[in-house]
Amino acid sequence: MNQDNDITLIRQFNRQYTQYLGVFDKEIFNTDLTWSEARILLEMQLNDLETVTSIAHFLKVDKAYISRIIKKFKKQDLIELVQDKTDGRKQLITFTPAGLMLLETIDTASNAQINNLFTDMSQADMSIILQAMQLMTTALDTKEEDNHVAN
Amino acid sequence: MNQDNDITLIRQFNRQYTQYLGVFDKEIFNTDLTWSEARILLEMQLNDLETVTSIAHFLKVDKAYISRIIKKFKKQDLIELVQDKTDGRKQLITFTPAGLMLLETIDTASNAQINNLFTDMSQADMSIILQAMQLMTTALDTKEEDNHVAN
DNA sequence: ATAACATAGTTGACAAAGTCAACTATGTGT
DNA sequence: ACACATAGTTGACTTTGTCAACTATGTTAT
Repeated sequence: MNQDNDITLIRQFNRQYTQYLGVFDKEIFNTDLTWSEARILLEMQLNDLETVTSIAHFLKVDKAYISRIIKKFKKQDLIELVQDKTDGRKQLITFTPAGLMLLETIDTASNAQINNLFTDMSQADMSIILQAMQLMTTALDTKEEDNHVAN
Repeated sequence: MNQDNDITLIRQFNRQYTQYLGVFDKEIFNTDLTWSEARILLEMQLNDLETVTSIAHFLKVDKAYISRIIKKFKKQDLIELVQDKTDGRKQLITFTPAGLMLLETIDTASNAQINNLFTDMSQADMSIILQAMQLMTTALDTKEEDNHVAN
């Protein structure tokens, strides 16, 4: 993979795809959440993130930011906080029924977004795309591991 | 494309890939530009965007924001502004030599980012990924057109 | 020609997304 | 008990935008 054309294609894809996802996210998450908040809720559920610190670490953002958003979620009754019995510094986060319902709404909207993008795609093309995504996801997982080992 | 597994894979890819690109952008653009500024410069060059309005339209952000960033670029001598002779409302933007040099720096960094991600990938896998990106880029172009027709 | 309207860009006020450093409270190792 | 590390909070700040009102210019219809 050294040809200029390939790099140009990849960069074009990167810009276009992130742009598309970004714009769509804004339109789609018309709950009273901002899209970052939706993202945080989603990652919490998908990766069983139960503490401010683990969320901040996972998303590679500052814990101050997460702390404030969690406070907001708490005020909106989307989550509950209980102090960890074995480590009093930790505030374990769990979803309330309202939080879980909101997650389902986000989930449905996200699926619709994907469907919208790929409806016109043929089976054959879809198969190539899915293979590619599988390959890249695996590659990214590996990079992640590398980084963890390195630090 | 209806299986839950496929959607799950796509969504995982979306989250992971945008996350990766986002984090990398922050690390890589260690010019004195913020990453949005780098993005704006890049899109200006790639798409021959010569006015505040066309940049704002292309990137789907507010023109107030672009106006301020262009003002900053001007102060940094990255661009020059000349009033359009045939339409006095327009301020045509052109790059200065300094601006062009900065663009090359960004360009080199971006290419390095791509290379970093794909170095360990086999030729065969790379071929699948490039095919997929080609397909998706085309699909996204089509969606874009659809939107323009619709509006 | 001129009134009515549209478009390009600027500005002020604000909101949203995120960072940094200092702090409190708790836990761990010696 | 002291030193050190970690979890979370808070205040001040920066970055990344948005919105509405404005000026200046251009276009259209009468």
